[in-house]
Amino acid sequence: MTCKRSLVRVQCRPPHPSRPEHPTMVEQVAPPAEESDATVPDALPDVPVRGSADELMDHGAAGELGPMRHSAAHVLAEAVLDLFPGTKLGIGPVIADGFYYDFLLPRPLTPDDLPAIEARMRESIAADHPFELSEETPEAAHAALVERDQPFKVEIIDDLAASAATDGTPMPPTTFYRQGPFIDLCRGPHVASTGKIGPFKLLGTAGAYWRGDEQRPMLQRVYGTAWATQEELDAYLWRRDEAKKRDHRRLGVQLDLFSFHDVSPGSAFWHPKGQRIWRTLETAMRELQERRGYQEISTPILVSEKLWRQSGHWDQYAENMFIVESEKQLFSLKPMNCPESTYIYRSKKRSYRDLPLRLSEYGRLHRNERSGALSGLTRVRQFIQDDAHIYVRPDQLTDEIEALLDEVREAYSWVGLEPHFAFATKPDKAIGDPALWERAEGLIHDALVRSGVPFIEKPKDGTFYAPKIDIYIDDALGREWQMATIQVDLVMLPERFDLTYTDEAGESQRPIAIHRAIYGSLERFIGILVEHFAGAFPLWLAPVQAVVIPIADRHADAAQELADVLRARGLRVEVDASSNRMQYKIRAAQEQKVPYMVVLGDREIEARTASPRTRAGEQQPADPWDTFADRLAAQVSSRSID
RNA sequence: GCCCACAUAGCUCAGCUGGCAGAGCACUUCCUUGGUAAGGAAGAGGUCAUCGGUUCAAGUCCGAUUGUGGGCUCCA
Repeated sequence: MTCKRSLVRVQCRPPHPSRPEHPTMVEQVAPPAEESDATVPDALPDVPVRGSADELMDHGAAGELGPMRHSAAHVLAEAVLDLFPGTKLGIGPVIADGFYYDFLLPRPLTPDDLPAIEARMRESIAADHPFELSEETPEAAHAALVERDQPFKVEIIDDLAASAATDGTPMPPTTFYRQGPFIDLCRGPHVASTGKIGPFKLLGTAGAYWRGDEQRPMLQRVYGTAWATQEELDAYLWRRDEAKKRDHRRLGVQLDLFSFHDVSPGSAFWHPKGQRIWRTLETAMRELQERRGYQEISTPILVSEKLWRQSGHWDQYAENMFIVESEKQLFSLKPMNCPESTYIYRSKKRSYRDLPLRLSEYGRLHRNERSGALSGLTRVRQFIQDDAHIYVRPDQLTDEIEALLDEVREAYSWVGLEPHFAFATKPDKAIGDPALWERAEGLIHDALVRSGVPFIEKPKDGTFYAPKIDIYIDDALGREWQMATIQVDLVMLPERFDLTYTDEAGESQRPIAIHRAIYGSLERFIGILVEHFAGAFPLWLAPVQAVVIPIADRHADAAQELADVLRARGLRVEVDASSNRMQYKIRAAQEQKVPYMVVLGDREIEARTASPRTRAGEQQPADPWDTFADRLAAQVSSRSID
C-alpha cells in the first residue's frame, strides 16, 4: 500500500454530477486550462474511511476534465490513423474516468499495440497543436467526409440531417476540429491545444459493435484515461488496482466462499462459508416474510412446454430457456417462478377475504445467458431468488406496494445499502391488452407518489408482462446494480391463467398479481455484498464470527470450552488449535476478516474472561465469558452493520 | 454469440529465441510453548486446461475445443 499518501488527495464529491447541458456554439471555445484550478475547494476534502466504498469511487470533476479527455480521444485517433493508414473512425466520446475511440482497422489491435500508440500520442502532445474549429454546411461536410473515406462519419451526418428533417428543426451547423494533421467531425468542445492534455494512459482494447448493433461491423475500441496531474492519474490507477482487489471473484477464493468450475459455467459452487452467508440472508428474509404475512411454497424446476406457452415465455423468452426433452415432450428448466404459483392459487376457490395472498418461493432458476455475458456471481445461469407472488384485489394494490417499498428499505438497511427507485413502463415487446397496461402503470405511479419515495422513470424498461418498480444500489466500484423488483401484473398471471376470486356480491373477479424479489438473485446480492464490504461482513452475516486463539497447547481445552459457550448463544465460532504462534493465528484470522479474535492464555483462563480484539485492530476490555457472549449475540440479533 | 487477451502445484505467479518443470504462501512431519498482523527445519505435491498438428525434441510454435477476464450506443 505504498500509494496510501496519494489517496488522501482524492476529492470527495457527489458521484454523479449532473450532466452538463449541450454546449452552444459560442461556448465551444476552449476554456484556458488554468481555469480548472479555480474549482479546487478551499477546505480540505473529507478523507474517505480506509477501505470504504467512498475511497474507491471516482469523485473527480468529470465536468472540467471532459474537454481535455475528449481532446485526448482526438489525439488517440490521430495516432491510430497515423500508425494504421486506412483506418475508419467511429466515435470517440468522454466516459466516466476517461475516454475511448472506436476504429475499423486493417487488423485487430492487441494490448501490445498500446505502447506504440501512446508514444505517438505523446509526440502530438509535445508538438502542442492548437485545436482549430471550422464550420461547414452539411453538404460540404458530407462531401468532405466521403472524400476522406470516413463512412461512419458520413452516416452520422446523414442521420443528423434525417432526424432534423423528421423533427422539422433546422440542421445544426456541422463543425470540425483540426489539430496538426488530423481533422475530425466533432461537436466539441476541446482544450486550446494538444499540449493542454494532462497525463494519460491507454487502458485496454475491446471489440465493440458499431452503434452497439450486432448486425453492424465489430470495431476496435481503445479505452484511455487522462487527468489534470500525474498525481491524479496515479491515484486513479491505484483506485483501479484496489477495486480489483475487492472484486468478489477474487475475494470469493481468498475467503473460501464459492468457486466456479468449467463443468458448469455460470453456476457457483458454494463452499461452507459462502453457504453460511447465504443461509443467514435467507433466514433473515424468511423472518421478515413470516412477520409480514407471507406463506412459503415450492414448485417444480422442470416444467412442460405447455405451461410456458400459456404464460407467454415460450414466445417471448425461449432464447433464455434451457429446453430438455423427455419421451418426445419438451420441458424447460424454469427461468421464473411465477406461472407455477398460479397452480397453487387455483387449487381452490378463492374468496375476497383470502386476499392479499402472499406466496413466497426460494426457487432455483436457470436462464441461458450468452456465454460472453457471464461474469462471476453477478451474471449467472443458475440462481435463486427470494421471490414472491402476491395476489391482491385492485383496492388493495396501493397499500401493498407501499408495504413492499417499506420491506425493501428494511431489508437493505440490514446491509447498509441505500436503495433508489425507478419506474419502468411498457416495453415494445409486450403481451396483453394495452388498456390493462395503462391501468397497471397508473396504479404503480399512484403508489410511488403516495409513498413519497423519489424515483426516476425508465420508459419501455418493463418486463414483457408487467410494468415495474426497480430498485437500484451503487456498489463499491460506483457501478449501479439492479437489485429488487416489484412488478404489477394485470396480464400474464391473472388473464392467461384465468385467475379469479369471489367478491362480496358473489361475483367472479380478477385479482392483480404482484411479482417481487427483494434481494433479487441471492448470487448477485452476495457478490455485491462481498465488494461492498470488501469481504469484511458485518457480524450478523460473517461466516465465522469469532476465532478463539489459545496461546499455547495447554490452553486448548479452555479455548474449546469458551467456543462452546459462544456457540450456545448461536454464534459461529472456530478455535485455532494449530501449532502456530499466537501472532500468526491473529494474522490468519485478520486475513479471513473474522470480526472478533479472542486470545486465551493463563490470565484469561484463571479469571474466566475473554480479551477480544476486533478485525479493526481494536483491543477491547476483558469481559466474563457470558457477558461477552451476550454482547455478541445482541449485536447479531439487531443485525447491526458495525 | 462477437472482438482481443489469458489458462503452469490448493492459492499467487516465474519459466527468454523449443532441449530433464520452478519460487513464495498453503499442506504434512519434527523442533519451538508463545501475549495481539507471518518462529525454525525437512517433506510431499504438476497428464503445464483438453484434443490434434509441426519437430529428433513442445509448458514454449500452429490449429481447434472448453473455460476465464476486458468489452460490445454515457451515440459527432
